[in-house]
Amino acid sequence: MHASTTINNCDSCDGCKYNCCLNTSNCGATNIFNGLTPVELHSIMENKRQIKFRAGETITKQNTPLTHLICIKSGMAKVVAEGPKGKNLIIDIIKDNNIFTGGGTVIDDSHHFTVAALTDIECCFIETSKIFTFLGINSSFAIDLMKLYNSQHIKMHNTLINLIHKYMPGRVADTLLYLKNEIYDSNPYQFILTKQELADMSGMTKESFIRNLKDFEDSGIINHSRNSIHILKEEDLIEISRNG
Amino acid sequence: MHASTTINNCDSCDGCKYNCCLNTSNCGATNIFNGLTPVELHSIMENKRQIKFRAGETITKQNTPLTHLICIKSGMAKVVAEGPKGKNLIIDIIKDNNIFTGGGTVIDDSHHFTVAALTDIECCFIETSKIFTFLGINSSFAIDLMKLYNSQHIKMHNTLINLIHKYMPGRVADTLLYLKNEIYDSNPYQFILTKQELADMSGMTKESFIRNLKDFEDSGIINHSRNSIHILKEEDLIEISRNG
DNA sequence: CAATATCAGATTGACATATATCAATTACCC
DNA sequence: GGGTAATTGATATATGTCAATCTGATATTG
Repeated sequence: MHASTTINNCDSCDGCKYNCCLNTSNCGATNIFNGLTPVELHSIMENKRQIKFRAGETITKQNTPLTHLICIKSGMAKVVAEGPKGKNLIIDIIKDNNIFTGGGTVIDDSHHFTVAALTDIECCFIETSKIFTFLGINSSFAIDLMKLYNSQHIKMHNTLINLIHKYMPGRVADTLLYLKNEIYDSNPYQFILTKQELADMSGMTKESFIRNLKDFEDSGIINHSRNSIHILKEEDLIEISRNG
Repeated sequence: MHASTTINNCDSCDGCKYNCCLNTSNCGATNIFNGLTPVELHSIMENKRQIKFRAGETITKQNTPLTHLICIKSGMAKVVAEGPKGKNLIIDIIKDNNIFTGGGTVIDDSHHFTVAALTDIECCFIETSKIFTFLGINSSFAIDLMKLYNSQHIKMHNTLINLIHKYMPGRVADTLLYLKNEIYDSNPYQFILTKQELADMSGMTKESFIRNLKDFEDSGIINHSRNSIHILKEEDLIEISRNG
């Protein structure tokens, strides 16, 4: 069903089978699997699939049926809203130990984005139908899932609102700060994304993104090279982000 | 606490007390109160407040604490994301029999938008703390609430993505079709919104909105006057919306 | 009751700015 | 050394801004 390179149901070992999903979290929300009883957990996990993708592969494609929830065990992926005429908007980067749900899981069973691997990825596919079974039985599980949806909603919503309300410098500043704070957690940081992808995160063309980077460099706010960014005046960048 | 004109706890009559909220729905999701037992329903509704607002009044203000869920009994309101520098983006219009929740209710207890009355409005304020009480007890209620969140999320998400991906003519087409199909359900339709508000729904200035309207009029796609729109070639408008 | 004043919103035009597009180079990695 | 991504410059397009005028609703006056 999905472009997969390896299917590896490590059935021999319960630890291996559950651990990766039990370690996942997202946006500060509790791990949704914590509220499950051992029996429920086993039922949900027993036929999950552990799948490897190579960098560049599509993990889920926009508008296809949403049948599985995805836990990322290792690697990094981009969440893309594909527009008409080939415009791509990257609305999120997901990493190790993130859970990804479409957002409309309960309602329309349809992927609203394409998720594509940026690095080689190991992840688990868990059937949403299994999950629904326990929503009606275990309400603390239902609440945790609701919290996960809520936090993903808020995060994405803020991203989109920022993209709409801000001019290019503000959007570039947001992208640079997001990478530093949320993804790489260091300064300077090396990134694996292309400038085209950074531009897609900022809702502009790569040429415009590069020109804005250059302006920041000329103002002494950052240093940058092909694949690294050094934020020199973070306060200034935050101010630019704030002013939009 | 909120700018209210009248507080009217019609305590004498249970029908009056519950009916308006029991009739609410949203985006096709089930009414969340249907899954409650009579006792639970009574507990949630017994100290709800029925409040009237006049056209123009602010019902909830962005960034204030989110403590209540709002059911609209009669009237129409706009949901606005306020940006820096006075830019306003109207992301939704809510009407009679709609439930409005912030979206981040479970997580950060904070209003992410301003809601303002477009007409005189009668609505109910229901404490979210009351609602949470029953999430852990009644899982069918929890599922219904999750569905409501999901459908609101998807709707808003599609709106924002459209705003980002499309050029002005596509956005204007979306607004005209949305008003016809979702709000007024007639063609031609009379609207109470100003051109500024229509522009705020389309993510552009009023001047740009008017110029686009005129282009549509010149192409014979619509007729319009001060406060009415007649869509003459709906297929063309849909095509413009689709092409972005 | 008609004539007029008033005011907010609607419209138009000229212009400024933000952003995209296209066509070269140039730099870097295998 | 060949290919992909990065960069730069020149230009086109999309959209916003500002100022002026127009329109229609309501209020005011005689």
